Amino acid sequence: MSLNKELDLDRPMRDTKHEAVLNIVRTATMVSQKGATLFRKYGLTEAQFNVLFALKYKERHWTQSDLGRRLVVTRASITSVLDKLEEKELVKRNEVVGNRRIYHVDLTESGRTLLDEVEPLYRKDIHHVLRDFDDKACRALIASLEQIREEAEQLD
Amino acid sequence: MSLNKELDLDRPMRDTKHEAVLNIVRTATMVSQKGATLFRKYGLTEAQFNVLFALKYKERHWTQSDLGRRLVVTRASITSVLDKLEEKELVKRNEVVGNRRIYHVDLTESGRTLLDEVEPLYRKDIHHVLRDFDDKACRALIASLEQIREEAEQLD
DNA sequence: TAGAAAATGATTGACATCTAACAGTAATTG
DNA sequence: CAATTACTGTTAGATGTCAATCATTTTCTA
Repeated sequence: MSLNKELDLDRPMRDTKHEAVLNIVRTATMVSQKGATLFRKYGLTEAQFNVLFALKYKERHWTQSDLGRRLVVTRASITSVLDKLEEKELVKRNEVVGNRRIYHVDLTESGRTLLDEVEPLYRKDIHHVLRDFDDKACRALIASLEQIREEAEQLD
Repeated sequence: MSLNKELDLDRPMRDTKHEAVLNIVRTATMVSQKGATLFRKYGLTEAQFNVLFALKYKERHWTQSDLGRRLVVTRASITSVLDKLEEKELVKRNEVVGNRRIYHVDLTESGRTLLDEVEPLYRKDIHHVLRDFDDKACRALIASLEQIREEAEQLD
């Protein structure tokens, strides 16, 4: 549905670029919320799932800062997310010999088990959401969004 | 930049649809953050700006629930955002005769003045971010995102 | 039409994330 | 090698979100 209808605006938006930006944000919010609903069934927040997911596919050691960079979250947030995940024994902070500032973070057995359960459902949702988009259409969308990020980067 | 590079992934993603979803979320996050940086210069959060903006363009009375619907935020969130805005005397909750449950929310003079100052800068940023997109390209992007929301709606 | 049930509007409390400031550690540099 | 600078992770305080709850209004029904 168009945003004008969806938001039941008193006047339609006249700024197409503004409308595009709002569409991006609103779509992301919606997709995130749907994800969060799925994750909650397994006792996970979106942030917690993202951490587990990232850890599953890494092929070298990752520190908390690495996680923050990959997930676009501040280090402060990573700390608290990892605290929760460690409470539930889904991940483990491992001390690193030779550098006492950092930890290497890894999935535990049960962390991997839980993720293996949730991930297929997550992927199923994603494929449903984009079922009308073939590979070419996906790539076109991705290219547009990359271009937008490129321009956004220059702000400030 | 592609997400694969941007995230410095150990392995490139092989799931184009997944990549598309991550691109949407990441682009939205980035655009929001850029907005937040601007708003903070004027002592506003993103949520607070959005409320002021919505109130400026309404043409009839809006309750807090109306605001929530338009901004896609829960009523609970609106309460605390309005509390902050009222503290700063940028908006006012007006009691409604005949229905003691609801308030009509309006900009104050200084609320309007502040918004009139910030809004042009906000629009300038948006137009910069989408400067490579002509009207047709914007509409194509919007159409794609609408389609995605349509499918996402069916989840749950 | 009175009374109960359902629906609606807003708030509260628990929790998650952010920014900023901090403490500890490592790297750089003169 | 001492002093400075940069980096990592944590904490504190503010804000925003959701689930549950309270208060009021509307709808239903006997």
